[in-house]
Amino acid sequence: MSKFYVTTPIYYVNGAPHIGHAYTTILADAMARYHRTRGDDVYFLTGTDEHGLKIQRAAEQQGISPEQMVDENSAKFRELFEKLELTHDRFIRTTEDDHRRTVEEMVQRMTDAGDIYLDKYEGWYSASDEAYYSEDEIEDGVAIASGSPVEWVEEESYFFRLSKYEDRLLQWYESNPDSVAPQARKNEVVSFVESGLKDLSISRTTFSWGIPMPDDPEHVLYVWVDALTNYITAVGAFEDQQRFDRYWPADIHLIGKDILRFHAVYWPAFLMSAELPLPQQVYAHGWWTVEGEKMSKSKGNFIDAFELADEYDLDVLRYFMMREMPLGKDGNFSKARLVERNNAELADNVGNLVNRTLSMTGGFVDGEVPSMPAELTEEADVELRNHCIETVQAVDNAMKDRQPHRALERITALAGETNNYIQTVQPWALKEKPNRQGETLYCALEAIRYVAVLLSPFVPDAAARIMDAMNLGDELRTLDSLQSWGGLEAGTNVRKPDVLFEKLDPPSEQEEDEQQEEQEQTEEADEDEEGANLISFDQFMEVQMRVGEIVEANDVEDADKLLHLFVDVGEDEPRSVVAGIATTFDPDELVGRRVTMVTNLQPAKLFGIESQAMLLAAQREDGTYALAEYPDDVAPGTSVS
RNA sequence: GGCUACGUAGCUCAGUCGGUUAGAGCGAGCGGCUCAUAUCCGCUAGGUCCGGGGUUCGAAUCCCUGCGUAGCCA
Repeated sequence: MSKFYVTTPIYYVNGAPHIGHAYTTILADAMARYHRTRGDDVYFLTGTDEHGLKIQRAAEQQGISPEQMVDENSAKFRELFEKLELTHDRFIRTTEDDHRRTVEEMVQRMTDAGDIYLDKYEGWYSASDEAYYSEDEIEDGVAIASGSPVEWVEEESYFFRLSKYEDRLLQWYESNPDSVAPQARKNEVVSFVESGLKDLSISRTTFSWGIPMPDDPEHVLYVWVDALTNYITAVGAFEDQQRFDRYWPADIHLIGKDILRFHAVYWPAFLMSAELPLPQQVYAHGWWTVEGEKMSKSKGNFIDAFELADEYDLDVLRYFMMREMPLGKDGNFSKARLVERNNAELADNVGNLVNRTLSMTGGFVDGEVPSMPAELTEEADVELRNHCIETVQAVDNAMKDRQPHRALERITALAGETNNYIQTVQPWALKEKPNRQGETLYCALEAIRYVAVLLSPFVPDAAARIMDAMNLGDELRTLDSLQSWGGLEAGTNVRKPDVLFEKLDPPSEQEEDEQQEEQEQTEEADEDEEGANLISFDQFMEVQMRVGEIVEANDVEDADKLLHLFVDVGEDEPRSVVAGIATTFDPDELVGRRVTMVTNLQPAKLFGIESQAMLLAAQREDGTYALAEYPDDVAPGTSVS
């Protein structure tokens, strides 16, 4: 029996869980479940990272102890994972005792290896970012990247001799092609290490909420030695050798791409120093955008994970996340897309297949699984069986390649092939040939068993409902039972399950419009943030400007700032234009002047008068206006650009 | 600015070592079936494989270059 050890990052407990937390952990869950179905000895770890200055500060601000704060916040993650029905074997917390002991031992080993020394850290430090900046990363006393204030700090700190491991790391990447994935991320890591590694500061004296440095409790360990070590704590490092040997090294550390360097550079170096085996693979997955927009704190478009779990069926959510986003790439969380996939791939394809087949089984053969064809002679039967067998292999390959989206693609394709089979053999037209009718139903049912078993790691609830409806014993729910065709036993009583996948309404146009609007607003906000507020050339070209000759000008009754103009912009009729320049110009002095007009603006009504264009003018500091004018040899209607 | 990817149908993407007529799903149009959740099956339309140059008997694929997008670094 092989083993499979999968980890998620431990999540920092300074905020509410969002879609990203849900995604990583669901992904790990699907992998864990897949390997369990395969019969592997699986260990699936997730948890929370609970130390550090930010937590200490936040607790102080709320007037509670850090312990209380992390208890509350960590609980949110545990509740979420429970709500998502995840099957982790342990939810680890960095504040737990066995973790502290493991970290202490880890530091001891690194010290014994001569890799830890005391020195001074100097630099520009931002307390709110918990980060040091170099001279050229700051300006006017603030960090350019984050805008938070920095101060010059000299701090005693323990350092890890990261520089010593440069060559060994490069060698590891080279001789283990899968060590860091996807390939693009690995390139990044390699080029980072090749550019030279500096020793790493691993302790702080500026806060106390953390694991103290053994033998020097003035110092607490800074995040990485503490956090990363959780991966070995959970499998019994230094305490339960047998268990540790069983599960370590991890088969896959699933991480977000933001923490790649810590997992692909620091962590292996720590392990080398402590003389422990290195993980098989560090896999950096991508980010979700939301309706095409990056999620960010400033935009406030974070999707709260609890809301997500409330809004969608768990199976559908899992299916969508894993089907839509190839592992390692970014994906877009779009409601329209989710509905599309749910309706087309789950409801119409899989759901209806199960429904129609079990319905025929109920109606034609009293809900009893007919006997299997003694020998598969019909071409359609043979083909279907072959597809089933091939799909098992293809799914396994896809999972080995870390491509769950391909696995799902293959599984729904098998459901499609089974629909095709039914259409071809037409069991409903075989009333006169009960034998053949039974055979076709058997083949379809057995194919459905393949689909259900293969789907079970991804959509566990719906898959279980199919298998329950087919009255399958545990031994018929394993990948092993799919190795050879024909496991389904004749005579088993089957029934039609309730609707497996509810069809969803696509988002209405109104909803989409609202989303569109929100998007535009956030885009505008982005531009403001960047301060540039630049538009593209294409956007500029959308504005149509022409030279216009003012042919008539009148005051507007009851509006002392407005004038009603008629402007010749080279068309048959002059345009009616309302312009807010009455404080500067008398109507008489305007007639005959050639000015700049925007001619493709949406018409608007002002004081009951339709304005069909806009006149461009600059406002002086004293509030008066100056017109953008042209000499007489520029004809009305001439385009301005 | 340096490095690394990527750019293929309306949309999302596959395309192995350079090898027949560039594919799939969704969407669109047409036809068929009736067991079924208004489902299922079939057919059709839709391509400057980002532009330009080169290598080759042959290029979506390899090389150079330009443009665009993303990521990492400075």
